[in-house]
Amino acid sequence: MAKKNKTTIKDIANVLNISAAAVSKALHNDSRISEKTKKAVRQVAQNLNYQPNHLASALRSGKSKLIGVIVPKTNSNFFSSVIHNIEEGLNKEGYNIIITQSNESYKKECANIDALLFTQVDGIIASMANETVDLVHYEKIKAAGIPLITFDRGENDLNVDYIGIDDYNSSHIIVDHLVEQGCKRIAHIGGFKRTRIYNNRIRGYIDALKKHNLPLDKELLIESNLTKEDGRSKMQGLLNLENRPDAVYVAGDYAALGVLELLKEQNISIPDEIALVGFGNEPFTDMVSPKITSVNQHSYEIGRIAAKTFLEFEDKDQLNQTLKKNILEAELIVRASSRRK
Amino acid sequence: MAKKNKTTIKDIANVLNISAAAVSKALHNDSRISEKTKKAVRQVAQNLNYQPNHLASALRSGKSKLIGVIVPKTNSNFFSSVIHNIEEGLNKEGYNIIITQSNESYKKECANIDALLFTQVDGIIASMANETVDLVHYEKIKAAGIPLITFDRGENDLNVDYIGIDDYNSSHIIVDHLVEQGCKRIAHIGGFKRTRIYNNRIRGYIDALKKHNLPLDKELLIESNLTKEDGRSKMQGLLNLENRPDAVYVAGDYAALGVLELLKEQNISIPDEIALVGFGNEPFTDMVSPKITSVNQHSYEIGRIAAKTFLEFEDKDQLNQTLKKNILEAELIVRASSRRK
DNA sequence: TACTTTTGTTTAAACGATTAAGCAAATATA
DNA sequence: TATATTTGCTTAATCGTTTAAACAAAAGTA
Repeated sequence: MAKKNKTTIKDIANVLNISAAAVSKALHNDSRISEKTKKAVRQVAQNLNYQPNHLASALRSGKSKLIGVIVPKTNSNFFSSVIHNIEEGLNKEGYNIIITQSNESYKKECANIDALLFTQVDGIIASMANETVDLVHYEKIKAAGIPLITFDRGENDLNVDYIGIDDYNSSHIIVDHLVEQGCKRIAHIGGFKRTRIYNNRIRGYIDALKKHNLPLDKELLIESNLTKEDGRSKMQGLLNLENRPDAVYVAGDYAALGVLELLKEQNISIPDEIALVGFGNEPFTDMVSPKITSVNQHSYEIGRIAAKTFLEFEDKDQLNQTLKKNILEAELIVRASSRRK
Repeated sequence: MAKKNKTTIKDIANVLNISAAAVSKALHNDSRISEKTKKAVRQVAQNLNYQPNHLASALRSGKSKLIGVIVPKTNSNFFSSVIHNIEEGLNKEGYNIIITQSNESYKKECANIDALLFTQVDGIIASMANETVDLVHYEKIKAAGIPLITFDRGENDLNVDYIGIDDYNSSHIIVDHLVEQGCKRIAHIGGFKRTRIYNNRIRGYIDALKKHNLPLDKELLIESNLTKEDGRSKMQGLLNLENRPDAVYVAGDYAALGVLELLKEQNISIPDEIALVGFGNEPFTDMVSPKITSVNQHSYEIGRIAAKTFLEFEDKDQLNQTLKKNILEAELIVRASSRRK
């Protein structure tokens, strides 16, 4: 079998002895084409199994109807759910999405952006890698004149739309909850300070302690890459303190899992000796024992709003992006790991 | 800021007072273009920040350099890892991939195929949804004249390349292991019989029992959709039997997790009362307690081979797809949930 | 010197669809 | 009846790139 040569509007035109332009218009339901011709064209198109050549129309119109999505990783429930909802919002309007993962690597993120721009995507929706500090590659997107929308992990300096939960306030909700459970020495294993969302969680943690008149103990505030392994080792550090914490708020569920494992191995009772709160509401928080209290990040809403935000840009013919933040209220899912009462 | 008008080869040609064709050839390092001109063109291209218009070259050459990937879901470690390795193999050759997820839905899978064909992908690498039984939508891909490569969940009837592990033999390895641990009544919570891989696992289970002279008890062979919830409920069914099993081999890790939870809730000791084996080696199998014995599906190799298989087709100008199976040996990762000795 | 080959470029067509402009025929209006 | 408008189509240009064919100039060969 030789590689297929597909039917084009020209083929349809030949069959009906009309011009290709007429076929194109008929297929687009142009008012200046007679019903009779339209019907005939549609019939022949179906018979010949005509599939429009997207590259040609994209070239002509300057719109590829493709949206690039960049996430740190797809094998997290949060990101895969956001993607799903972005897709749903955009498919309806005839857009398809190209998913790429940075694997938390700055270099891969640059490569992804290059690849997406090369593919002539009409816009990019991105959440930044942990490694990412400088933004020149993101500036490329703005220079290309297509909309850039960030979510979860963004940067104010980019001056583009951002959708995410209120990380600062999330910390307040968590600390409020732990205080209510009777905790007095609350540790925080946080993410990298330079990443905006983790920085906000840290600030929230500090301010919430203040609010409750709890002293801020520098020993209890720890920076981590939030992997499971690092969660373990940072928790071990906390256990080595003379004055151990009675609660740990971990800024990521994977790290919280490492903490859980270590505490169980050392027969430290959760939540009575040490209460535990994670972040992200990954499915496994509900699978381990005890189940881990965590924060729901509203992946559904984030995906939906990201898609909507992009579509709003497409309606305008001026691209004038500014910093617009769409902050959602996070929801604390209280489970056994922190429920003392 | 108005939407950007990008530099084209024409712009470069104008600057240098040569033809666009010469620019194109210079950029492609054509032997008939002088070194002097090439150098000048490259310089100007850089100065003007020239980015080739992929749509135009794709239209002209008939190759989009885009590969579609269809997976049931991305939030499984197996699929996300396969995708990662497909990407790695194809990026090297200048291809980008479009990831789509079917969410195990037949309808979504059809929509995905339509979208990918519409986008003029040069090939499709797919793993089928659980719901999928008929194959007309996959025949569309073959009709479009582009290569189709299947992995993990394929169908012989499609007569295309397939890459996956040896499911039949995996069951043998698992049953061998359980027998060696002293288990005598081994239950199997399997997937849907109509899905090839699950069917193979069931056949392997039956034949392995025979090999060890163990009777096949119909009550111990159960069909499931392999979600965590269904794992629980099917396990409850097994516990209700007069003559309970002393081992359960579950064809999916999520369902195995449900089983684990239920057994723990009912204070049934694992592995002494009931040994447990899962399938897929999802990260959480190593996170729960006791850790779940599972099967590593070699996502790395599967992705790598899938990419390689596609690239081989691109070298030929005849597309002559036949059923070619690339079967990998699975690896059993023995953990606490089945280690009695 | 006269011819052939090589080199370096240009011209023009093509990929498939879209669309502004043009035009003839049919219909409506005065 | 004469003119204006509407209808239904065609022509031709266009999107940005690639590439076969053409061609002039330079270099090589006899």
